[in-house]
This record gives sequence, C-alpha cells and structure tokens, in this order.
Amino acid sequence: MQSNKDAARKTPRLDVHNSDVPLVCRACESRHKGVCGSLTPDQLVQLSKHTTKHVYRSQSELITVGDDVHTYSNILSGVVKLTKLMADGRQQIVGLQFAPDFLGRIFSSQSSYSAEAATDVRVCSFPKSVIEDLARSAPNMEHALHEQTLKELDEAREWMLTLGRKTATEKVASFLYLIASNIDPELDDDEHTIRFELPLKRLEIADFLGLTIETVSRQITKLRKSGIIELENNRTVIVPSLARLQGACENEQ
Amino acid sequence: MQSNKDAARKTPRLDVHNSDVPLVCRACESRHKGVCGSLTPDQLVQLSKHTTKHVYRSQSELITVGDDVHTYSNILSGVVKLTKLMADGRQQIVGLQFAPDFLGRIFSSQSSYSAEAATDVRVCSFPKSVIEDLARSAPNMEHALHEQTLKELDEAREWMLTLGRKTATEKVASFLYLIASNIDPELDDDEHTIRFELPLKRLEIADFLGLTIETVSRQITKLRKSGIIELENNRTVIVPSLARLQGACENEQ
DNA sequence: CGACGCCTTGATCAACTTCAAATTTTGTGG
DNA sequence: CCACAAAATTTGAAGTTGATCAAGGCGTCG
Repeated sequence: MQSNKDAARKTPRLDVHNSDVPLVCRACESRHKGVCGSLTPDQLVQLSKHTTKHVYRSQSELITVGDDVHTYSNILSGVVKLTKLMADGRQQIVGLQFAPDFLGRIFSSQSSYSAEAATDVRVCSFPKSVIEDLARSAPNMEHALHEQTLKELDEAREWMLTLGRKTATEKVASFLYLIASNIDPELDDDEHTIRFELPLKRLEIADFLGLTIETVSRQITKLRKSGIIELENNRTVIVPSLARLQGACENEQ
Repeated sequence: MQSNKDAARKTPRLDVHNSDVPLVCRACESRHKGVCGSLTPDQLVQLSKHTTKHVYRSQSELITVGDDVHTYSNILSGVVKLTKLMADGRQQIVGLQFAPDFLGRIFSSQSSYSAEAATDVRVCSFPKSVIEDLARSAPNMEHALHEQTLKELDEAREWMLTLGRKTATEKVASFLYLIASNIDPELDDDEHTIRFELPLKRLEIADFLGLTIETVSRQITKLRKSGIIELENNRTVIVPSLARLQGACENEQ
C-alpha cells in the first residue's frame, strides 16, 4: 500500500542511536512505525516535549462522542474500538485500531464516535495543538496523517462490503481473518498453524459484524465443527490453515 | 465540519475576475469549492495546463478495479458510485460522490473498487503525476485532499452504522435523506416541501443498502403509504417534511 | 459456596430473501 | 404518435436466515 513514492518524501531515516532522537522515543516500539516513523529527529524532539504515556484499562473510554478532544494518541499496544451508538441503544463498531495506529479525528474538535479500549491499551499522547501545528508546518507530518486516514478509509469500505453483503458465517470468518492479520500471532512449528487471542468478547464481535451475540456464538461453533478453527478457550483461537479461513470469508455456494 | 482553523491555511481567496486565474477555471462551478477552492492562482495555472473535461454517460466506468489509474478527477456534475464486487457477483456500493468531490485514490496506483457513473457525469480530469507533484510540493493541496479523505471516512463510518444496525425501512429512509441532503433540491413555495430526482435505480439502491431490489421497492411503498414521501414517478421523490423523513432514519420502536 | 459475567444451546418468531409473475415505464422504429 | 419490445419496478407467496426469548453451563472472584 505504501509506495516508493513515499520514500522520496521521507527524510532519510537516522540511526536509532543518533543522539538527536529524544529519549522517550529512542526505546519506543513505534519509533519507526506509523506516524512517528516519518518524522525527522527535530520533529520528534518538538513532539516529545509534550508527550505523555498512558495506560487505559480494558473497556475504558479514550474518546467520548460529543466531548471536546484535546489530545491525539499513538497506540503502543492493545486494541481500540471505535463505536457509534443509536438513540435506542443499538451499537456498531465502525473501526478497530491496532498499534501503531494513530488515534483521533484530526482537524475536528468533536468526534462522531467514541473510542474505547477493547483490551488494555498503552498510548503515547500529544496535545491537539502540537500535532496540528506540526501538521500545518511540516508537510511530511500531514502526509503521514493523510496516509493513515487513507488506510482507515480503505478498511472502512472493505468492511462495508462485509456488513452489507456477507452471510453470518462469512462475517465471523472475516473477523477472525482480520484479527489474525493484525495481531502478531504465534506461528506454530508447523508454520501454517497460527494462534492468537481474540481482543473482543462475543458481544463486541456482534457489534462489529452487525449480528447478535447468539448468532456469533453459533457461527463460531459452526467454524469449529467444520475444522476451520479450533478453540483453546473462549478467547484463544487456533487457525490450522489461514488459506481455508480466507476461503470461508467468501464462500461460493 | 470545516473549521476556522483551515481558513488560516488557505491563501486568501482572490476575486474571480483576477486575471491570474486560468480561463478554464474562471467559469468553473467548482472553482471555489472542493479541492480547487483551496488552491492559489499559481497552482490553478499549473493544474489547468493539463486539465481535460469529460462527460461520462450513465453506467459507464470511470475507474475499474485492478486497472492502473492515471488520472484524478473533480466531479462537476452528476453522481458517481464506488462499488465493490465479490467473486460470486454480490455487489456493494461503498460510497457515493457528488459535485464537487474529488475522485480517485491518491497515492495508490490501483483502486480496490470501481467507480461508475450513476447518472451522466461531467468531470475535470488531471494526470495523476501533476496532482501528486502538486500534493508533494504544496502543503495546502495535500491538506485539501486530506480534508476530502477525512470527509469520506466520516461518511463511510456513518454508513457502516446504517448497514450493520438499521432495519430495511430505516435504511431506505436514510438513503433518501442522504440524497435529499446532497442533491440540490427544489424547494417548494411551502418551504418545507422538497423535491428531487433519485440518482440511483432500485437495484443500485439495494446494492448501497445491502438489501434486495424487492425489499427496497416494498420499503419505498411503505414510506409512501405512511405519507413520509410522495412519488411523482419512479425517480422523482417529494418530501413533505424533512424532519419526518429524518425521524424515519432511526425509529424508536 | 454462591453470585456474577460470559458464552452456548434450543425453540420459536419475524424480517428479509427468493422465486414467480404481473404491471408500469422507457426506448425504438415505423 | 402509436406499436411493440425491453427494462425497470411492483406485488404476491413461500422459504431461509438470523433475531428473539429462554434456559443452562462454565469459569472466576468475593
């Protein structure tokens, strides 16, 4: 997705040991990834002056609909869910974000969705104004944010196809495939078997797929009985063949 | 949505009669809107050197999945639908674009969806390289494109809620409300009644809503019988009260 | 242990789809 | 302008999928 065109825009990446890079950033896993990865040491210094790290416990809110947003964050670890709520309580998860995604609707003081920690989440936060000043003055910063937005848009549209046109089984398979691709999975000796923890509980999966919790449960059982997945426990999934799981995302009937 | 923060970034808008503005742009309805609206006369000149205008007939393809894209376009009039197709033929419209939207997945040579004219469409096209060079060298250009991407992302997520959690009637009402808000409607003497042409046929509405054509037809009939809309003919809709239509988008049962 | 949260399973029901056909609208050529 | 064919839409009846309602199981924590 990232093309070689981008490489030209980036300031040549300096060695991690370069003393220009601020201390907080030097040991950061996101240092070379996501938005931070395309910043110059100078910009990192400017940013790091206002950086704070936070841990959010699972199910706590990072951004509330309607509230003014004063910070943006880099996700260092964990999974964040973006949810929309209807007046009568119906809920839809409209996006999942993983490290090292950038969190926050830039150039807008209000969010039209809330962001909640699906798992425990560690973030590196920056005041809104610092990010926006940097975006205004540093084209590479705005470009990095733009790429992040484009990635989210591609993912949202892919999910629209899932929501609008896939069957319940295909939806659940698509969800498992999404997680398998985004969580760093343990690869088994038999290099084709992968294993991972689900970051969402059944109700959240239902809210992501536009289904009910019962239907999600039944489809998981169905995928298990058909041998496409195995369950070590409710949260731990083993995928013997990623190709077979992928096939289940779009079943020719 | 556009905030006053943006105003500061924009070069002060020059008078339309300013001779610096190229001829093709001077008479253009999009001149002050969309991406072009935030360009300087110099940038417009640079862009206009490579500008071509096209008309696409309804149902013709502007962008085909998998094909390399060599141009970006500004929509001058008409409606463009972005569609995704599954191997077995299931189809989902993942976005609708209206004038003066910018069309094309920037910074990527391939599109993961196709773009088709839903109605006759007039566009102003630019070679990919010119746009991307401009985006690289002119921060205000990239910012304008970024704002467009953010707007599309907000719309996509709003629609994910519709696809995932709304009933068939609510979906159709939401679609009509979307069109009423994006097509410039005729306002009746009685200032509350609005009237517009549907840019999509029933099958396309179904593909946008994740429904079948029959269900769409039945829901339209239902909305008509309940007095929320009137039909002048298959394509012409009259909305006596926009507030009532909005209410139908999210019905407390 | 007992209560609670979470997940699964079963039975029934409603919403939406599918299949089929009728009806209306649109386009074309004489 | 009419006749006719093709396309689009509507309507009806039956079938399916997934939702709802209800109950029970499992694991954790006080």
